[in-house]
Formats: sequence, C-alpha cells, structure tokens
Amino acid sequence: MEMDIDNTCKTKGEEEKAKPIIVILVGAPGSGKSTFCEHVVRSSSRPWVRVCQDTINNGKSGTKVQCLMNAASALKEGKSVFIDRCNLDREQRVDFVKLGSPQLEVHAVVLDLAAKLCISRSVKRTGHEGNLQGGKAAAVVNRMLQKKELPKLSEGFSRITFCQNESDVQAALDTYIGLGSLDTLPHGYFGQKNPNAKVQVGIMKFLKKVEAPSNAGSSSSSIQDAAASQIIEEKNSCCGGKETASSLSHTAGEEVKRCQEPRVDSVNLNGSSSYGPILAFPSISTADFQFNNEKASDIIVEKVEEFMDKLGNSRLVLVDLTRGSKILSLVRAKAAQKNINPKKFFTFVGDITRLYSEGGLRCTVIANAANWRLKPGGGGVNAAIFNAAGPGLEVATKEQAKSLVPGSAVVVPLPSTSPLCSREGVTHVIHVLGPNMNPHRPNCLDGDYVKGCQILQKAYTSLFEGFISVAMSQAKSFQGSYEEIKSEPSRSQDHSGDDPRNYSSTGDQKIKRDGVHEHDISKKCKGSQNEVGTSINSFRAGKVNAENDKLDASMSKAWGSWAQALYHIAMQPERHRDSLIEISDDIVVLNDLYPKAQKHLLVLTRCDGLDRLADVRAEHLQLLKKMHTVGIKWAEKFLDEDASLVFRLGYHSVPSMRQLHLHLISQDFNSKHLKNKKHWNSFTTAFFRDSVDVIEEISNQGKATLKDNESLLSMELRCHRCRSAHPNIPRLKSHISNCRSPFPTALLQNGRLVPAPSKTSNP
DNA sequence: GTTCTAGAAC
DNA sequence: GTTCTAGAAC
Repeated sequence: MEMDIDNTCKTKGEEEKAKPIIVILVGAPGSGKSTFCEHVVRSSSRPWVRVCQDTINNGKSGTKVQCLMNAASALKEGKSVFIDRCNLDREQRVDFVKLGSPQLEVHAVVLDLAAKLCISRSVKRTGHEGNLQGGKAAAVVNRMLQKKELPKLSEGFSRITFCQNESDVQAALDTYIGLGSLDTLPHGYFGQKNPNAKVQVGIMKFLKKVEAPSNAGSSSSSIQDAAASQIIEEKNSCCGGKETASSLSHTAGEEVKRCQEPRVDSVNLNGSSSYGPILAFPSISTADFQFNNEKASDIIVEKVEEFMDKLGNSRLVLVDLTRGSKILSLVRAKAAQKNINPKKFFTFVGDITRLYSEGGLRCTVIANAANWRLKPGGGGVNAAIFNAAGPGLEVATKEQAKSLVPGSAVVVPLPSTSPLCSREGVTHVIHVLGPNMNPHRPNCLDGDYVKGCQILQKAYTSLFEGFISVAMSQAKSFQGSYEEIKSEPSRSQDHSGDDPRNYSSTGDQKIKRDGVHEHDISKKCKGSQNEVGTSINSFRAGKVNAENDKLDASMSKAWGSWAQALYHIAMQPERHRDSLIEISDDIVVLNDLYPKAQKHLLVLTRCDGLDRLADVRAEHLQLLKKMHTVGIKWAEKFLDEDASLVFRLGYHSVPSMRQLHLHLISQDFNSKHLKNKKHWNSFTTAFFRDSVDVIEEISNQGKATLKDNESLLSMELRCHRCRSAHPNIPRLKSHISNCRSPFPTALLQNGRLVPAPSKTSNP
C-alpha cells in the first residue's frame, strides 16, 4: 500500500477533486465584509460566488432564504461561496453552516474591527448596498454589536479566522486569494483564541504565557505558512487587537484582561525567585595537584550536602572549563544520587572568569584554586583569575593574608575597579589551597590519601564557610533590593549610603578581619558582616534571577532516581539484556517501556556524561550519525512488516530521562500510553528535534537548538497532520485515528519523515 | 518517566 | 453523575 503523505501524490479517488468552501463572514456593517469578498472574488483562481443579502434581490436587499438558495446552487456547481451578511449571532449562522457536508468545508471569517471604525465607515458611505447611512448608523452598529456572538468550531466550522485590525484582514485576504481550486487550509482557530474557553482550555493556558503584547498584527498569509505560523497569529492577535476587542464586546474585554496577565506573571516570575548570591568554585586539587577524581567528587558532594541547610538562599556551582570534564560528570551523578537540590547546587561548563559575560551566570563570589604563596602565575584557574582580576586582586589579597596552609581559605573583597567586578559582577574571590598529590609541586602528600582526603574536606569546609559569611551580608542586601523590585519597579535614584547598590562608593572600604577560614575555626567567619553594601549590583534586576532560574532548568537539572533507568542500561547493558533488542560498543536499542505509538524504540548512546541534547557537541557528530543510521535500520525493518507506518526520528529538547536517547516513533500515535498533553506535544511540536536537523546543527554550529519546553509542552492539542485543534486528549485521539491529511510540508522535507519506499512500476 | 487523585469541566 | 486535566509524589 502506498502512503499518501505528499500533497502531490494523491490517490486516484481524490485526484483533481476540488473541495468547495463556504465562507461565512461575520461582522458589523462597515466592518469590510463586502470589500473582503470583492477582493477575493476578483483575484482568486478558485471560482467564488458572493452571496450578499443586501443586493440579492436584483440589486436590492432580500431575505435569508434567498441567500440560502443562492448559496446552495452555487455550491452545487462546485463553486465556493461567501455569505456576505452580518451573521453576528449563532442563530443567524446556523442555516448556512448546515449547507456544509463532508465534501464541503465551512469556514468563518470574523471581521472584528473597532466599533468606532465600523460606525465611521457606515456613516461616510454613500454607495453601499446596505443603505445604512447617516446618523442612524451608529445606533444600528451598536445595537448589532450588543448581540454579537463570536463563532465557535463547535457550531460546525472547520476553520475560523479572526481579524481584529487591518493587517489581520490583509493576511486573511492573502490566504483566501492564494487558495487555488485544489488547495485546502488547515483547520482550527486562527488569529484569536477560542471565544469560549470551555472548548479549548489549552489555548487559553498557552496564551496566558505569551510575553510582550505586540500590535504588529499577523503577517502570515501564505497557505504553506499558515499551519506553521498559526500559533504566532494567535499570539499576536490575542494581545495585538486588545483595543478593538475591548471596545467591541464584553466577552472580548474579558479576554483582554487575560492577555495582559503575562506581564504580571513575568514580574512575579522574576521577583518570586528567592535565590541569593552564588559561589562558583573550581574543583580543588584535581587538576595540577593530581588528586584522584573519584575521591574528590565524593568529597565535593559530601561537603555540598553538609552545607545545603546552611546556605540559606545562596547557591553553589561547580565550574569546569571543559565539557565532558570527568569531575563534573562524577559530581553530577553523585549529587543526583543524593538528591541534592539542583536549584541550590549545580555544575557549569565555562570560564570561571567569564561566567556572566559568556555564560549568563551571575556569581558574586568565585573561588580560586590558589597556591600557598597566594601569588599570581602558575597555570590553570589561579593564573586565569589573577589575570582577569587585574593587579588589584594581588594587592587586596596581601591585605588579608600572606600565605595559605593546605585545607584553608581566605576571603578577599575585590576592588570595584577590577574588571572581574565591573564586567562579571564578582565581589569577592576566595582563595583555597587543597592537598597536593603532584610530586613536582610543594607539600606533596606522596600518595597519602587518608591525609589528602582530610585536607580536601577541610579546604571545602573553609571555602563554603567563607562564602556563607559573604553571602549572609549579600543576602541581606539582596532582600532589600528584592523588596524594592517587588513594590516599585521604577525605582527612584535617591538612596542612602547603606543601599546595596552603591557598590562603587563603598566597595573599596576595607573590612579589617581575620579572613583566613579554617575548618575548625568557624567563628572566624564573622568578619564580613560589616560588608553590607559591597555586593549587590548583580541582584538588582529581577532579570538576572530569571536568567539563572532558566539556567537551572536547562543546564543543571539533577536527575531523580526514576530518571536514571536509561543511564543504568547504557552503563551496564549486559544486566538488562532481556529488555534490549540490539547491543553494540557505543549504542543499545530498546523498546520504549511505555510506547506512545504502535512502534516506539529508543536508540541509546552508551557514552557516559552525554545525558541530553544540550550536552551534544561537534565531537559527538559521528555518534549522532550512527544513532540515526541504527534508527533508520529499525524503521526499515518495521516498514517491511507494515508499510502503512510512517516514522520520525528525533530527540526531546529537554528529556525526562537521563542518557541521550533517540526516539524512533511511528506517526500513528496509537497507544494507550499516550495519555496527556505533554506526551502529545513532546512528539508533535518543535520540542521534538528531528535527528536530521540535530545532525545538521551540530555539524554547522557545534551545538543543537533546544526549543523552549514549557510553552511547547503546554500548547493546545493539534493534529500532527492537518493541524486542527482539539479540546482534549480523547477527542484528539479519535481524530488522529481517522485523519488522513497529508503531513505538513516541513515534515516531508529533508527526510524528517520515513515512510515505506513508494512502489515503483517495475514488476 | 508513571501513578494517584482533587477538583475542574462537562 | 462522569470525564478529564494537572500537580504532587515517587
């Protein structure tokens, strides 16, 4: 059997069969219905008939019955029809909707323009057939709009386009003008949310998340683009048309309020973040001092766990310059095992001296893996931090301590003139000296890991205690700053001396204290209490916190115990032999435990530390290609057994399960395990990254594009073939079980979809 | 990722 | 009353 997945390959029965459309225009007098029809009738290649009640009686106004009869006969001739009358309430529309049939689509185009505009047009017009002129016009338009009932899909429409401004109208015009005899348009609501929230809860939720309102109007118009851009249209029109909507009706007014909520939400989102200062620290002793990674990672996680409760709203981030760093992946895995709160402790790949400017991560305190002399130079982190901080750091360090013993740390306030402060927002550097296992460096422990571990534990304790002492003062200031943001977004400039934001004026003031922190002398951590006011420029703006929260979600996610299953399989496939259908050196293949379609496999990499798409870089290109090839091989095997299947291969932008895995999923989505919106949207929206696209992005840009998970996963439910919207999962499932529309054009390109090979004419 | 369930939607 | 969703717990 040959699959019908291409517009150009219709089966015999469907061939060349035009499907007429009846478009019911909805709009007050003066809204531009007649103009709309005239434009389309004049310019479209499809045969259109305009049925206008105002002129149907030999140029004079007629009756609804006459309109119905004229429309029916035009449709019978295979022509498409515009119903040009106000059709403002359901009762007025119902008989026209009844003209529809399986061979006939019923659309509505709602010209929901500002009442003022309709009235002024009606008043001005002289030649309009409706003869609604002069002063009466305002009263009539107003009265009609009182009764307005926006059309719903449930009335029997397959497509409803809302136009709330001129650019919406133009877009709708372009769409219908460009609609050839054999073309069809995607189903669903376009240009505005469903006027009755009961029908599509998903859309309302989705629209609530829309960010800045835009008055640009919808620009999408081409038929090809229509499906892909409908979400954009909905976003734009929801908020873009608010003025006209509110002036038109009560219902519309209510929707406008909802559209404005996202602004409030975004403020809350920023403000509600209760996180304070962040300490970025490198792994101590594991580089130049050659401390064992396994042991070091145990100690890091153990110490982080110990300090979790003492951190308050502060956070810790372990930083390493290299992706795929052994220490990072060990720490990540161990922290996840211990269920350490990933919002409070996470790992980050980047240059510790450029965390904000290059990584978008604001860390007010950074740790330095120092040498015992507290001197610049050497290599690694120490050299990098002294270089980046400029000479001020050396001076400031000298004021605090002359040297360090292994296991201790010293807190150094960074002069505001330091580029690390001005560019990165760093207020303090904490030098830490760990144990040395390198015979070419001073104080080598000569393999004595008992002592080494003790010293490393001390070093982290000293570091974290030092940080907490700084954080306490910063958090205080941050709290003030946060309150301010919450209560008064447009802050005044007049602030007193203890305002945390006056960093440059107070930041240089030295706080005399014994800055050396040692494990068993925690009382020495009190000194920086005086430092209120030295930090904070990094916590002024809620935006920064929002950015960090975003980072948390995408970069530092710790995997719950339930999310480790694939990782365990990848690491020890022999233990899971029963559930695997293919094992090789670098890949295993298994059936998804909860398949979301008739066929649903996972192609899993065995590479340790490659947890998700965000971790994938150019060096993984060959692996990705191999995974793709293996996926294709299985698809072909299944297609051999059942040629009616169609497959898609891809990755979830943000997976729930750890260990990079490629989904191979048949597009029937016929599965009892497909139960909710997240399931559906994770395979049918841009959240699903096609394997071919990922491979292309990695080879061109070295990394994959991830699509925003939250809004995509909570999007309204749309058929993956015809893009029609459905109110809930059962209704969607019932639709997709019957929908045979061709897949969207984008999916048909570049091998994103894998159908059975089409039969050739060869015997 | 799933399961469970309160409560919203119908 | 039943159906369905969404959030918490695991």
